[in-house]
Amino acid sequence: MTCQNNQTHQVKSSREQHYPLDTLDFFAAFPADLLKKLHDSGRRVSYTKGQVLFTQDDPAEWFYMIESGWVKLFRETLDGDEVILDVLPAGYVFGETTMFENGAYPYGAEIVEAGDLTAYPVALLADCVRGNGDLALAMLQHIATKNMMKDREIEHRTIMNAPQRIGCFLLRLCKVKQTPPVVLHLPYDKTLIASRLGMQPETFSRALTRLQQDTGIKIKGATVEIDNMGKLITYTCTACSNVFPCDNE
Amino acid sequence: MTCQNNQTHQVKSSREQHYPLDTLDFFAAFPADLLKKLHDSGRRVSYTKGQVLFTQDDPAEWFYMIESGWVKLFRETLDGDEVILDVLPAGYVFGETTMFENGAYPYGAEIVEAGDLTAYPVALLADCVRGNGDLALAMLQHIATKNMMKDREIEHRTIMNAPQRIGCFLLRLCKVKQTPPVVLHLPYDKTLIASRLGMQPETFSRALTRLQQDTGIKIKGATVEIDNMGKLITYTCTACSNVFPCDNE
DNA sequence: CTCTTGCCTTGACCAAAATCAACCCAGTTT
DNA sequence: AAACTGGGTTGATTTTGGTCAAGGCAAGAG
Repeated sequence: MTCQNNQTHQVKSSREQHYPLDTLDFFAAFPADLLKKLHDSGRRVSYTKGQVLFTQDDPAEWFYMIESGWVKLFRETLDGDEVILDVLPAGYVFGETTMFENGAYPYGAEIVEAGDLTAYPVALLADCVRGNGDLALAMLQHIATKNMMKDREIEHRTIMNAPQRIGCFLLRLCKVKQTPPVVLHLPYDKTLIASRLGMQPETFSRALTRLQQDTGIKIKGATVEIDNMGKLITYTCTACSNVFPCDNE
Repeated sequence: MTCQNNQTHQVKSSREQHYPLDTLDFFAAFPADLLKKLHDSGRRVSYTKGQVLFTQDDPAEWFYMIESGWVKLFRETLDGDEVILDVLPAGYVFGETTMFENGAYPYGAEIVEAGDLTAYPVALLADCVRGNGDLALAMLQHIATKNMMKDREIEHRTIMNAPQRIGCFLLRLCKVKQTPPVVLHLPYDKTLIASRLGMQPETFSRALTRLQQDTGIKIKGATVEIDNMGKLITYTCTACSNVFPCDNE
């Protein structure tokens, strides 16, 4: 939901790819000198599972690029429940819009699969965006895209039931043009997927069983085999205003 | 969730307020000549309840300013269910970010309480934003704020139960500094509020009864009386990562 | 190789919300 | 005044998901 990468696409600019940030459409709009400056100010650090980078409302000094591993963005209610807003893989950035968010993180961030992150100063990015109209426009495009994703997320959490939300999650793991049978494996713990989809682990487990019965997909451990994409799509996307492939990735 | 107005605040700029758009922080950043041009291109039209302005994925030629009445933004799933993203009062705009959303509306819009809207061409706004860095920055601020609202909306729809969502809705109707007893009345039909909060009308009705029992608020028709704000706040905001007043308005 | 641990599943039960149906009630219409 | 209408409530029931408790299973530790 946050920052779209394009690892599978060509970098838009004609410039050769030199920096990790280059893999992002947004940073492809950067002139070479600014990108170098930004890159040089980055600090790459390895993290282990469970480490908390920051919590909601912390003053936002850094934004992060995920080099490897997985990061969850979450909120915690006063009575201790957690809501996961998104779980991000390598190639995504987060915290990059905090200069427009009162300088504080609107969510907490925690490493859910060990990996490396590079931290860049928000202030530097803010200077770049404020000083360069093209960058501001690129960022507008970037945030507007995130916005549409969030609209979709609101829709999902409002009308899709548990099996459908799982089906939608699986479909978004599929590359757009794959011929059946599609085999994929779950990218992180089922408990985490459950929370990402706004349900309890037990509900996830049962809903997954239900999804197998109803759509003929096969699940063994973390491996999923989809023989009949159409059946899965019909089952899940009828409860959504968009239909697969819903231009996610 | 969409466009924050500041009818209750002073317009930020030193310029006298001449145009409806002036009431918005975002448009306060406009230089006088551009604002006049935009204003001159607007078309004000009266609408009756139930009129549909556009539906999701329609090409977006206009954005709208609500002069009076109420407008709902919604999506419709393939099997005919409706999800309301937001219901907006006078002073708000919508469709103003479509130049960054593939030129199409990411939601439908329907008049839910009769009133006047002024339509302005998206292309003109797009030109302004592309040609003026300050406007781009103002729009970034504007979109980022909408983004945070959507994060909150996701949180609400994920962990709050029905009475709490209603409590939250009521609290957001309260001006920040009101001394009890606070009396307010529901701004539009209960059925619509129910849908806005992602629940059925029957559930809304029962949850409202429940909310009265649990927090001591009194409801007669569309009139709500809150004697004990603290009790209502405790009841609803414990299921949220923010606490009233959660800097909404 | 056994023990522990974390993750996942399953069962029994409960709570919340949706559904279906009937009815109420105030404001219009006829 | 009687009938109609739309919005709202209420009751009965079903469905869905949450909760609590127990157990399974595989990977890693000792």
